[in-house]
Amino acid sequence: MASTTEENYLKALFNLSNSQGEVNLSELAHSLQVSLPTANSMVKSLQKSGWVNYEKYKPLLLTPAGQKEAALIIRKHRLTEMFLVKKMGFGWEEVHEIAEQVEHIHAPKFFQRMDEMMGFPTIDPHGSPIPDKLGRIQEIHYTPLSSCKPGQLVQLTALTNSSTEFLEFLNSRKLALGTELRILSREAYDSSVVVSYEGHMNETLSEKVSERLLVRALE
Amino acid sequence: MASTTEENYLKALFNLSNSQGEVNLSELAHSLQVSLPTANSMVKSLQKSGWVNYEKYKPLLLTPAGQKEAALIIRKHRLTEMFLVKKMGFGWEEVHEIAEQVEHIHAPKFFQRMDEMMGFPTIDPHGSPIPDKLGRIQEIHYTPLSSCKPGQLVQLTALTNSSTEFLEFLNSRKLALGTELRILSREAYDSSVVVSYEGHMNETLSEKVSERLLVRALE
DNA sequence: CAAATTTGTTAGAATGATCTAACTTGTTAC
DNA sequence: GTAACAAGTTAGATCATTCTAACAAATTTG
Ligand SMILES: [Mn+2]
Ligand SMILES: [Mn+2]
Ligand SMILES: [Mn+2]
Ligand SMILES: [Mn+2]
Repeated sequence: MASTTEENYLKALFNLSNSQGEVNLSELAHSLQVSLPTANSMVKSLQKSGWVNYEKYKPLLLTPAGQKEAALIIRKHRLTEMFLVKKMGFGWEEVHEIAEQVEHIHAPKFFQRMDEMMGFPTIDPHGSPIPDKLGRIQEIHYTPLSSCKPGQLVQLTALTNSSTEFLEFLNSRKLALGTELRILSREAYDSSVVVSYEGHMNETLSEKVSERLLVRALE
Repeated sequence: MASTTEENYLKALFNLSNSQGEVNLSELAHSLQVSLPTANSMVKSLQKSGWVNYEKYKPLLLTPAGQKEAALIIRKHRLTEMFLVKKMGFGWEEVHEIAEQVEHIHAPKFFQRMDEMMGFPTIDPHGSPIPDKLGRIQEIHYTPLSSCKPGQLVQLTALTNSSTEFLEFLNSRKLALGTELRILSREAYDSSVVVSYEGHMNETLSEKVSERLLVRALE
């Protein structure tokens, strides 16, 4: 059984993997805030457990077993975040840190009950999909707000970044998942986008913000 | 900050301490299922952190700081158990193992919300008191059923043992906290007690059982 | 009280997770 | 295509947590 440390490595590998499923050691080390040799030695040990394919100087690859293991931890993380928001009244900006700890609890019944109480949700409070019990993830392809056309009506459905600071920024502008946005214009110079939505007639969103907002076209 | 391991040692020391607050190393080692040298070395390290008073060959003593630390972990444990029963529908026999893990989560807001959602309970699902936010425990003195007199009407209010097996035994007899029991007789030979309660006219409880049931006299 | 038993201690080792320093391999930029 | 730089590896150490084996102190028992 994976230790808490190993589980955090698996999760990081999963989240960092590119289209070919590859991860660089430095990205892994940076993401977990450990030194390169630390990450290197842990990767070797994950290989011994059959979760990572590792060859000297080559990019890291999760094995299918490693992918499943990671997805099941991410499942616990996202179920927890949703439970904290839907059943315990937390804000979406408060739940990640707590879920980071709760995800390591070994108690299938606990997460099963959360799931049941919420009616088996498929997305977390930030719009990310919740892997199923077998570790399968439904891939969703949303459009970044930054690549939408003026005039379009869209609905905010997910985020590419869920840092507390970003979520607090969205709170301050009353932007939440489900908010319907009309794209009024786009500034060519700095790629900022002007939108209107309930209670906000002329809100300017910087490129940094609009590329982190994933939307679904409504019209 | 205490590690999970240290927290479990503090909790064990707290729970094992006798009327003078003393604990023997062997009891500690046995209770945590570690060897004597392991417990010995951990106790020395807890002393360095200021949580234990330790002198060679003397019984162990928690310092006031250690007592508070322990009580606050026990608070998280018992709040969690109550939350699992009251808000998530678990049986009292299912919650200890989960709480044993959840108690180590560092997220004051999380336990604060549990507390609020339950209306600030003062006992856990097994009748044990929940320490307050300052680590103070309200001492309650209940009577074991084994020392009650025939004829008495009493109410089951707590347990001295909360093992899954014992709780499942109580479930099988439909005995729960709050159950009112009439003591019909007591067998001098083996100290067993015969009681009646809703749906059970003549239930014989062995000494082993009746000394683990804590009651409050109703008449 | 002395022997037997229980309880506690020390020494020495292993494992997991981490670090810094030094080195090697791979990649990028003239 | 070499020099500079980035990325990855190895060596060697530390700290936490655990163990077994050997020994010492304290307690119980006849
Ligand atoms: Mn999260
Ligand atoms: Mn985590
Ligand atoms: Mn418990
Ligand atoms: Mn615990």
